[in-house]
Amino acid sequence: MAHPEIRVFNTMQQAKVPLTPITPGKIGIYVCGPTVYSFVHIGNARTFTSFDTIVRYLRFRGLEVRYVRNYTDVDDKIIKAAHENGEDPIELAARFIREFQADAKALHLLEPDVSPKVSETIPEIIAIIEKLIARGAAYAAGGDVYFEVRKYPGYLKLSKKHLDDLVSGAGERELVLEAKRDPLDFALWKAAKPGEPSWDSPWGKGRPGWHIECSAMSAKYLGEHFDLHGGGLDLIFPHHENEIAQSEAASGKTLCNCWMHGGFLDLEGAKMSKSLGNVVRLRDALGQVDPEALRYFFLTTHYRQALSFSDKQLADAETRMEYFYETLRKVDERVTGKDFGKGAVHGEPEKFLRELDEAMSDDFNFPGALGALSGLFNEMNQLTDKPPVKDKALVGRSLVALRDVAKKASLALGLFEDSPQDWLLRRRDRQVARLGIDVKKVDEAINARHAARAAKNFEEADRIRAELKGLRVEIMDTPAGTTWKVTSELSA
RNA sequence: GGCGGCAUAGCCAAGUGGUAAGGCAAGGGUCUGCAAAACCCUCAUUCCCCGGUUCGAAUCCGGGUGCCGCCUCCA
Repeated sequence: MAHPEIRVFNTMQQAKVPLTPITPGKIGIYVCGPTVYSFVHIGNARTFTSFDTIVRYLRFRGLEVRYVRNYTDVDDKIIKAAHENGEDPIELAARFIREFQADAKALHLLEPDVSPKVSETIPEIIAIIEKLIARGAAYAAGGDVYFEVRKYPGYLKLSKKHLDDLVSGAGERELVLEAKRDPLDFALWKAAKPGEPSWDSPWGKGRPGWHIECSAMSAKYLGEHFDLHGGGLDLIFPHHENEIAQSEAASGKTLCNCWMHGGFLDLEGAKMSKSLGNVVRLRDALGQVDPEALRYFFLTTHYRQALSFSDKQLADAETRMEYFYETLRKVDERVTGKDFGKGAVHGEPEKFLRELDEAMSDDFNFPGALGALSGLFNEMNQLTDKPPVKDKALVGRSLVALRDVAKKASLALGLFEDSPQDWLLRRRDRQVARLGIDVKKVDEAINARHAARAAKNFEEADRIRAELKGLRVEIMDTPAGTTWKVTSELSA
């Protein structure tokens, strides 16, 4: 299958550019991971899901992707949080790394190929800082080391800001630090204070500043020049700007070919952030909604666009996932263990994959890809319920082909990773638990209704149906017997 | 103040010059003893407003209005 060219929006150029791997067939991507001082929130989850999907799609395209996502486990906020509850900072960080991994697993995020930690990259960090000092880009001052912003000509090329605006716009910010030559210079290395984690260095005991760790870790695992670098919008300045300055001043090379930034997840119209306190933890969300429904919800909006967290849209997402899984279940039932022989198939199953591919190749158009899924699943349902052709073998072959396409789409998007049966039952269990439905009573009622129907007592059968409906239980008579589901909470 | 983004149906959301994808909701129909599910049909002469360019604009240009973000820790 001939694929369309992949084009990616590059923040540096503020335009979509063709993705041309530095090494043909391979992609190195670095995504700024969490600072592990507490549980991640659903805004973090959205960004990580976006890049997770991007990595999956690139692999779907046959590219060999090396995916690096770090843990920032040495940081002011970690130290502060640790002091507040009398915990060792490194241990607190390790604890929240484990929590993050549990959340990531629950959300079906891919394990990155490398997940480096700052605490395990100290020698490399020191080496870069030494190099920067040797090159005259940085200077040591009383146990601290600072990057000298005005000596690096490319500073602010990513964020399109201007040095003088930064100074005048600084407001109440404490820009002036005696040791700095310029208020805008930023710390590469901070002299140790009592009670802080610290490491020996040529400048005495201390720890890395924010930013430098990413320069060191990306260079260590992807080299000094790699393909893609991702993170949330808010990292453009200062984090990525400073990363570029450090890395490029040290190596003399372009850090990465393309800078990608994910949009925010808003909560009631306002940006969600830990510092504002208006956060929904990923863990709590996962307790309420199916992980793939959450993922589907994330994918309903383009990754660079703002997304508003909404219960209504989340419920829609789950409804939609139910449709997908119900369809897959039906198709599996029809097709599993059967041989339909070889030959032609109805329609053009690959068309939907091509549509998905076209959408995703154009700067990872998630909603466009979801649109392709609609056609695919509609076709599957048509063939199972209202086949437009009589030839049963032909229908069977077509369903197999469509299911194959769905599997490939699943690989590219990270959806439908469960078995349909499991997913549907798990969803029902979750709803049953939430609503406190008595499953035994439901079964008894269904049996009673069955008896009434057998006796053609439809009045009684309908009464039972209505009674269950009042409990948000919907009865479904199928050729295979009577099953039931919980009705949607919003439409109930 | 500097920089950037967004405004498309009741709701969500693609689409960046060629005559408005998709989803949810809603209404009608097929199927069903009745339902559910599924399928079919309907649902924006119009894309925040005002000008302009063009044979042609939701898409480009100019000017407004509104919302949001970054410039300070933040995905």
